[in-house]
Amino acid sequence: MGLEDGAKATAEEMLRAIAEPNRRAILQLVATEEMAAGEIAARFAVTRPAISQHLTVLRETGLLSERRVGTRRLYRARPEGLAELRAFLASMWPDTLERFKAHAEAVSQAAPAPTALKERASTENGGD
Amino acid sequence: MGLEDGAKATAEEMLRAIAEPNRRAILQLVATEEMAAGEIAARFAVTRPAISQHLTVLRETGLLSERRVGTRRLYRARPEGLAELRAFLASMWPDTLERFKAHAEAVSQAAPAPTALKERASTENGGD
DNA sequence: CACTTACGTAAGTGATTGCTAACATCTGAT
DNA sequence: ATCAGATGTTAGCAATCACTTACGTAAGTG
Repeated sequence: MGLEDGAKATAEEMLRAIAEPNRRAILQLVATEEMAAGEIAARFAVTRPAISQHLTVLRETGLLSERRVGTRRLYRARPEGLAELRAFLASMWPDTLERFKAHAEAVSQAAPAPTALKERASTENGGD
Repeated sequence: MGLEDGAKATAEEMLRAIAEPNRRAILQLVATEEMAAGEIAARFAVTRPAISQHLTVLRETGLLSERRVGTRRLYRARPEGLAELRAFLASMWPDTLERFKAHAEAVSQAAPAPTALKERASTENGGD
């Protein structure tokens, strides 16, 4: 109805996918080892079809890979998808923290020591 | 309603917040400098109340900070919230995935795993 | 072939979401 | 106090979501 989205929104689908608690739990469950759909569903309170739909969502967003063996379908987290997601977040906010610190320095030069800039390692982790 | 710098928002709320395209756009808009609510709304196709609600969501999740001056409310992205979100993602998927990826590439030929990766042999599988 | 196992798919439902329009609140100036 | 500007808040609605039940599909076994 409104304007068009413009973005194909692969990143958006990923974000919406991991915004679901059950889907995040699934991702963690198959993070290091592949697991059959039924076995995954057995560890949740919801029914198997619900898990199946979650698996479909995760697979279509590239966060999960599927492998068929016999009548089973083995799922496993796809590191590439997760890396893509983190890359998107990193590109969205390149170094906002650093810029904020620079800005804070600029406006706080009213009272504190004017001795250059001081290290501010007490903030939250700045890694990654 | 008291609202100070108290990030009591869960990671899920943050994820759901940034899953919204308009909210992500707002975050990018006020990433480096603060902006009034009306001015933010003026850059979107939706109405001001809609933007106001988005601002409330972002503020309550700790992704945005508010500052009142006169009749205006100036918003700005909160780097601490963004860092918290990225820290959550990092903790959710440790480097295990990257190591697994490298491992998968290594064994994609034929070489067996140097480390025992098979431990959870719940259902029988033709370990081929 | 029938029968079972394992899984996806379709249809329907209650809850949530994002939006708009109208109303309320707060601030500063006349 | 009265007015005007800027913003938050409420009520209501269409769309989406996550879930369940029932059915369909595919692979293995007798």
